[in-house]
Amino acid sequence: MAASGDGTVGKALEVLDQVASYGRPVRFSELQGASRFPKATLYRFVQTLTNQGMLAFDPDRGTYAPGMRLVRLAHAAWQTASLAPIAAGHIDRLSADVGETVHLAQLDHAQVIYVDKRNAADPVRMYSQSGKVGPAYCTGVGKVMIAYLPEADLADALGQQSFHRFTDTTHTTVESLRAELTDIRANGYGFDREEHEPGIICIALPILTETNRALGAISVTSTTTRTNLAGLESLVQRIRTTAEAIAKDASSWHFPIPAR
Amino acid sequence: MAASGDGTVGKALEVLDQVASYGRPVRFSELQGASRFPKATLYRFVQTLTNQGMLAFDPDRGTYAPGMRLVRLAHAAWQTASLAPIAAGHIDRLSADVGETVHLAQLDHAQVIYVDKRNAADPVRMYSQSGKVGPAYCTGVGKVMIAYLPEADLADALGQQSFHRFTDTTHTTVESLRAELTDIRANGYGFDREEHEPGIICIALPILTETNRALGAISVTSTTTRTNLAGLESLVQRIRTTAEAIAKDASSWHFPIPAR
DNA sequence: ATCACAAGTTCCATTAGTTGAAACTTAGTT
DNA sequence: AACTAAGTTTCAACTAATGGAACTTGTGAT
Repeated sequence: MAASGDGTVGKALEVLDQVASYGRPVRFSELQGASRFPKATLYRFVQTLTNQGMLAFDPDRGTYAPGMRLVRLAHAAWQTASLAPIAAGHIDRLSADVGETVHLAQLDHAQVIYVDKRNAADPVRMYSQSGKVGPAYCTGVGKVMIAYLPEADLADALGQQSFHRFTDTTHTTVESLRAELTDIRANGYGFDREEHEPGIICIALPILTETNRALGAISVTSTTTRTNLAGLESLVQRIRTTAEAIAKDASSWHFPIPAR
Repeated sequence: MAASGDGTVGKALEVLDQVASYGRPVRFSELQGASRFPKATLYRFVQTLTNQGMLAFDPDRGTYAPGMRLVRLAHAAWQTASLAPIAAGHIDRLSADVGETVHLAQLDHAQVIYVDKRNAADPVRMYSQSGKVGPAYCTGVGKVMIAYLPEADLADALGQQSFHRFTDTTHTTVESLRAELTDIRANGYGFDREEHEPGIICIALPILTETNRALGAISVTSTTTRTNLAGLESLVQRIRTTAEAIAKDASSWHFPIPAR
């Protein structure tokens, strides 16, 4: 895998990911305890990353956290490499029309990244959702995106899924998931059948290029108390309109297609 | 300086910044033309960064753009290293009370990063603002933050300002800026006197720790058609309440670290 | 088709940067 | 003061980065 076959830079980024994974500021000794790198080596990486603004050191508490330079860089990533700016107007309208929560997602390696969101009910705190990651194997957007991967990349992505059983409809094997992916390719859309959280269902459609590569996906999410799968399925045409509009705008834009 | 005195990792991050700076997907040859690195070296950096998901390569167009991994990492930075989650409720209330646009900003090296925003008038497309950078020498938030830097860091930060003259009130010398910083420390707040954009004024207050380090800053922005500096100054007590509340929450955000 | 030129990719001997065990310094505790 | 854990520096051995040059691929003109 990508994991640090990339020399010094790869190793440093591995450390960066490790710090980010805690979700809170961490001490050097905590990192050291969980790291494959020896003390001095890890220390130098942390120093370098801190110098570079990729990590922030809190001298009062002696802790490290992801740095502000990442926020600056991510802003650039957003504007040039994500579908969010292109899709914004389209998902505004979709959310208003269907009166439900709309998600816009893209794939990063084998993970789902939620790139934008519209919540019909209460005003959204955008920054709390943007960049959030989720599993591909048990989310609507995840499944429709990996369904359109070339076989080599798909096999790779499937190998990286954890198949943790969140509910009793969660896929727990590659085989059952593969079977659903075949259905998704046939229909052009997929569901989340309470696979991640009980009571939460969604319908998702891929945003496809002319060559049928999935640039991303959009989903309409609801609850079992408000509707059911058939109810969501009745929205397919409306959602497809949005997905195709985004795809069209994306192709006329000079939009980079994500690797793997 | 931080500029690639940090070995291979620093150089790779320099390339990453370069790609981000274009604000659009770029070809390898464009990068090469503007880079201090020889072709083969630059090529390897771009390869490595792409492998790592820090850059995304578009095979159809042969272009590179910042990658989605940055968005994932930035989300972590946001939650753990930015004031946004702590400040969210406070700036909601401040914006509602004063009926003007409120900014929350932090320093990254010598630059201002806007971390959150509340716009009273029309709903904001958050992602277009979060992570946006601005100059420190001619913004309210920038000046109040650098005013509280230790002398060594301040000298460093001042050296990095471009002092571009945006309007005729823009500071164009270190001396005039230093004079205002002295005032800011005396008053505990500062203004933007149409220094960045004509007609746009603001009042800014630092968010200070017990040891008088600026964690960030908040500002209330308005226009010369709606109010004036005296009008903004009348809000100082209200804004200070918010700044102090954020500072208090930030300090009580105690991370119980000592891992055994 | 063929050629010419630019863009992109690989090679490999040289050189520079990385490595990590160990020694050392600092901060906190008994 | 004595002890312990956390954090920092050192340096010889070694591994990985470097970049000039050669090579391959893509594009467009004749």
